[in-house]
Amino acid sequence: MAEILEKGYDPTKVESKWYAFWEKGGFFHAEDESEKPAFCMMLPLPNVTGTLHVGHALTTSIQDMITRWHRMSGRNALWMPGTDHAGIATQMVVERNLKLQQGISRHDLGREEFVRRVWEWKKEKGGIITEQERLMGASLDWERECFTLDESRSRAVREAFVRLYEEGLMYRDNRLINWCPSCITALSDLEVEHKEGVKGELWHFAYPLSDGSGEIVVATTRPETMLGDTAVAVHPEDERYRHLIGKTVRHPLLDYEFPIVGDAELVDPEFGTGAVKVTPAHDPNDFETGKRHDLEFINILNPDATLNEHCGPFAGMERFEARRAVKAAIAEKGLDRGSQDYEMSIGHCQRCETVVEPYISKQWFVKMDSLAAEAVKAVETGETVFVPSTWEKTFHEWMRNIRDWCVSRQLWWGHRIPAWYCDACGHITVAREDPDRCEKCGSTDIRRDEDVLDTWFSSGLWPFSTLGWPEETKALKTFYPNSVMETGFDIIFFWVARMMMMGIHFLGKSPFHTVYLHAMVRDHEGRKMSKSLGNVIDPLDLIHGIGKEEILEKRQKDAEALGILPKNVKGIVKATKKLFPDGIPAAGADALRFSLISMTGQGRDIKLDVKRIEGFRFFANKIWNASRFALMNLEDFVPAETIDPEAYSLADRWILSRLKKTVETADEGFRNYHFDQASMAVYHFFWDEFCDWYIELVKPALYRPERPEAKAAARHVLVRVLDTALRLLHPFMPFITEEIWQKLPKPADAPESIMIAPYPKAAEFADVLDFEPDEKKMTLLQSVIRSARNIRGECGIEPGRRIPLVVRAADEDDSSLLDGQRAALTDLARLDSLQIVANYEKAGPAAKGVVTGAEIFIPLEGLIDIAEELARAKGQLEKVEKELAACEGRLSNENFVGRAPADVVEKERERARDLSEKREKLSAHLRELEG
RNA sequence: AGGCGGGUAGCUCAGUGGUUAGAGCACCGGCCUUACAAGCCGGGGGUCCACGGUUCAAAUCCGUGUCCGCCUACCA
Repeated sequence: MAEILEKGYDPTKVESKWYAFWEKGGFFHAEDESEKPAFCMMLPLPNVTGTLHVGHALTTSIQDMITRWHRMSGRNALWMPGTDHAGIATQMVVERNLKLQQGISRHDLGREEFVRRVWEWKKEKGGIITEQERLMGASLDWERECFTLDESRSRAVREAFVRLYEEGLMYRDNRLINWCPSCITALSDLEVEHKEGVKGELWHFAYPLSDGSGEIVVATTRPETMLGDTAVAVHPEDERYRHLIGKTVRHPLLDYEFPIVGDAELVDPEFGTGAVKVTPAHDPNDFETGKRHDLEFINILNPDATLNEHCGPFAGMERFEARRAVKAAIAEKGLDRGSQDYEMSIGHCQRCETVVEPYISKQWFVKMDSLAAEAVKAVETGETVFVPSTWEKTFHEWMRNIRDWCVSRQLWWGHRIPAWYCDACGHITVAREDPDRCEKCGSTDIRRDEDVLDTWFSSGLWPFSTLGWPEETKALKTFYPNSVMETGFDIIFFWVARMMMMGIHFLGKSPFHTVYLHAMVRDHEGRKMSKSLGNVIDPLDLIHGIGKEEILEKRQKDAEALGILPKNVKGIVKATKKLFPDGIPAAGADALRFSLISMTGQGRDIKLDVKRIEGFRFFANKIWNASRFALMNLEDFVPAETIDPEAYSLADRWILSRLKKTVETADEGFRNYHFDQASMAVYHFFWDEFCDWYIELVKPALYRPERPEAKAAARHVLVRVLDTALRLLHPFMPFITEEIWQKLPKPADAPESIMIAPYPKAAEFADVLDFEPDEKKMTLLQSVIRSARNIRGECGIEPGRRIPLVVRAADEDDSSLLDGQRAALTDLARLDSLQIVANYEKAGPAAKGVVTGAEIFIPLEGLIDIAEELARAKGQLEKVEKELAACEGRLSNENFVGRAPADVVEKERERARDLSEKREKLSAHLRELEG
């Protein structure tokens, strides 16, 4: 006995209900460590940094969808949550808050207290993530995961560090690195964002030669660095300067001399004056030059980028202030040689946007060449493939040019570097367990490295550190490597590449077979979602909806919690008000998922428009209502084992044939990671074919059947199509499909949940293989109905008014076909009389429609104005004539007829015949109307 | 500087050689027709960035240019 769905679909109610059921039923916790799953992926849960946005919802949706598809397709499939540590962003938020609310820095608090506060902050934020994950269909006890992983994860990090050190791949060196003076830490190359087109000036000034014989003019965009200059370089073959090589110049502000050197590598004689000031301690090129010429390295900066004691009178100045001061001092000495506007790119800290400085300091590095080579090999051999494959090129590009990775950070929150320094002998002890003495000289006077590791170092271990590595755990054996890694392409280098390098290095296998990279979710203007722009959309707001007042309040609170400056908070609120003047309507998790997935086909950006999600919210509603219709008509329905194919109507056969094709398309879409195609195929099948045509066509058979078998067959097909469609839709819209599917009449041995019901496959449709010709028959029926509706619409006949219709079919078969569809024609075109004739003896003027295979007539009497009909028919004739002309043009082209494939030519001929027939009929019709 | 992606309806995007280029939203006209007005029926709207080439046939393939976006990069 079918249970009827209630009127009005409420996603919130449905979604929370089924989430609870799945969790209780243990459907999410299928991890069986004894058996290697056919498909497995791990879900990286977002770090708790507050950067919660639709991108996370996209990742979760895709991941959950893929897993559901696999599982329904009979594969043992699962995905597991795995959290990583929050990195630099977390502590920056805490640090900003400290500064803003208490006016203190982390250094005022001390390491221990600061770390404690970061931890507190993380705990507080945990709840948000949990709810989001749940609604996207995820499964986990997030907090349990987050707070128990710390110890084991740390162990893995330490093991990895020590091994790399022992293998000589982890080393410590004094080098020029990227330094953020605001975060007061080193950064890796990837953490520096180069902003292009920054306006600046190229400033020229002169160094006087020591012997007083003249001067040499150099150019710079960073005047203050001249305080650390230790050479001037010229091209060795440059006639202008060759004679100066070997001479010295005198520093005009600080009292020292340095040489003029010849360096073909550094100097481009065409650029500027052809002479380059060399600041080995503050410029990467100059650093190399300094090493080549054995120059002095003078560090002029303190860690906070104020000038240090090497700068004489400028000591203590802030760097940009010093820039002005240096220029003024040089001008005063009469050495200023003017400047020109200059555009350049300047490196900024990815997190705080401060201009980074090249800075000499001692840091830990990971040697990349061998690790990178292995990862490249994995991709070349196909051990790991990228989807879409275009990313492989990008991946290789980066891997080939990779430089050693600076992994130490002068921060406090993170995995601390396991290295101890001995002051007595200078030896470095790197160990798995905390040592109490120097391993070389035995001195107990050792101190641990203060620094922590780059977040991405531990993240790079994620695919196996979450599984218990370095222990040979069962989980590790079972679940490593994963099937698919699903993430955004923005972290392909940060994360994906590093996971691959680390995984291959430590476990000998790439951590996943497939890397599926999805597009980035951006706002409706295509901007990156960013808290400082106020355009971040919280997926929960899309799911539950949010009022216009609430959203402003929420944004303000969020911004404040993140330590954003008050004036910027104001801007965020303003932007929010403009973007969401009416708040956001509730769409439900199903609609959100469906829209995100349907947009995955887009190249690199998904411009998220709330309007689009609303469209899919309507789709969910459509599913609900269509199901309501079906269930209302399935009372007392007992699923029959078999149905006599003779009992099927044209509509039945047609919809089954269409359904079969949709199943094939969906299957293909899933296999090829074309989720947009799969989802849209089902969408159009459901709405355009099932709802708009089949349901309308089946009504006569249900309400006033001519034969009982027809009704039985119709109900059988109705339930079959709906059941199949729901299973097709389930990976895209898990909640609503479960709710409806549960109420469907099913055999007693049906699975407990749709999520373990089989995913539809073409083999289910062996019985409808020969239904395909019915699609063509259906096309005739549809075009007759459309044509009648078109005439009604264009001639302004009220939809409620029933009209007479005469149809003249092209041949006997079509005629009897249409005769068998009287009920459908009468209902869908709203007729009061229907004549199907071989020859129409008109009693008076009639409106006429011409379709392939039939002519239809609506007697004008009292319905249509002759002038209107004349205009309408003329328009149609024009269209047909235009097409015919193009068609005949092609056919009269010898080259086309001679060279195009025979079937294409034949098609064209057929079309020409059809069109000229139409033209004849329409012209005759016009003549009649006119005459 | 190099690499990559894109330019299709008012907006957001599908469409990798073959009828008349599609969808959603927006728009216009008409309907509360017993699943659904969160809906139904009908309609208007495009020089597929530009130019050139290949081809019987180009939005689609090739070349050049142009605009936009992203990524990578040590030009003072």
